[in-house]
Amino acid sequence: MGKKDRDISAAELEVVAALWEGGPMTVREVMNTLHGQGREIAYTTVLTFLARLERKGVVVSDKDGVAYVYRAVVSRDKVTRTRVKDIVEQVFDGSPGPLVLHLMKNERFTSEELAEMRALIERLDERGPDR
Amino acid sequence: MGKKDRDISAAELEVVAALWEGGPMTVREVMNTLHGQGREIAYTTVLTFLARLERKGVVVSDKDGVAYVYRAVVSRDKVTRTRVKDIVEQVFDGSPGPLVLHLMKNERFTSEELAEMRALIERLDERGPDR
DNA sequence: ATCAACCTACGACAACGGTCGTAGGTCGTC
DNA sequence: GACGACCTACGACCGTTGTCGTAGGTTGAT
Repeated sequence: MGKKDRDISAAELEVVAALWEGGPMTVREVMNTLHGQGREIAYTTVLTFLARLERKGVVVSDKDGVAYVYRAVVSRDKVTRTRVKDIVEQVFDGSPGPLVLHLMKNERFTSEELAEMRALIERLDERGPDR
Repeated sequence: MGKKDRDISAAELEVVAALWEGGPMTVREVMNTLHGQGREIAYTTVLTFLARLERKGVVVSDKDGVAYVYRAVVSRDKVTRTRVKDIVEQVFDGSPGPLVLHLMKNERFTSEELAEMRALIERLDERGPDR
């Protein structure tokens, strides 16, 4: 294994995200979830994505009566980490510091988020920059 | 205009990054730059990417004697912002706060970076969370 | 029995992405 | 004036992505 979850495409990600959110679901349920999010997509398209995701080892399916129920087996957090790592590689030359600074300079945060950031910085500071 | 720079592919990004780094260059110079980074790539492949980037409006070329010199016309910062925005949409549901927290929890930073973060948080705090 | 409503399987297809090869010019040097 | 070293133009190829359509099986209700 290694870069198995890296090649989840954008559209496939929407599908597996529905499973992360709503738990194991049939094709139709996934489709309805996406429709509820304003995402127009045909039944068979969802089916195709789920099949491809299964081939990639991202989801598994169990037959329940007539239909298959799909379940994510790769965690959202794992995929998130891979995605973030990729972008850090691509546009920040591999070091995450500049990305954090970039975000702080360009984005807005709630005071709760700011408080948490401050707390995290304190802890990181105590522990020291390395290791 | 709008999402013009969004569709720079990963491999194309390497090429335009060479131009951001080293300034205007010929195809051969770009190729040599990439080779210097350990990136094996054929001359014509670089040529293809530059042609595609030009079609996308990311670079322009001027004939200088025998060869064309390519120059980036979309700034690194612009592309960076778009990329970051995309990933925030895709895996953090559109809000940048969780991404910052994610990075702080999962990554290491130099003390310079930490200092700058602290300074930025102070300023954001004073200004308040909203615009 | 038959009909509508489901379900899966399979395949199609166009656009994009990554990668070159080849053909055909130009130009400095022997 | 032929050769090697460049340069561009053009097109090819194969895998992936996004998007379905159609064919064919099950099943509950009429």
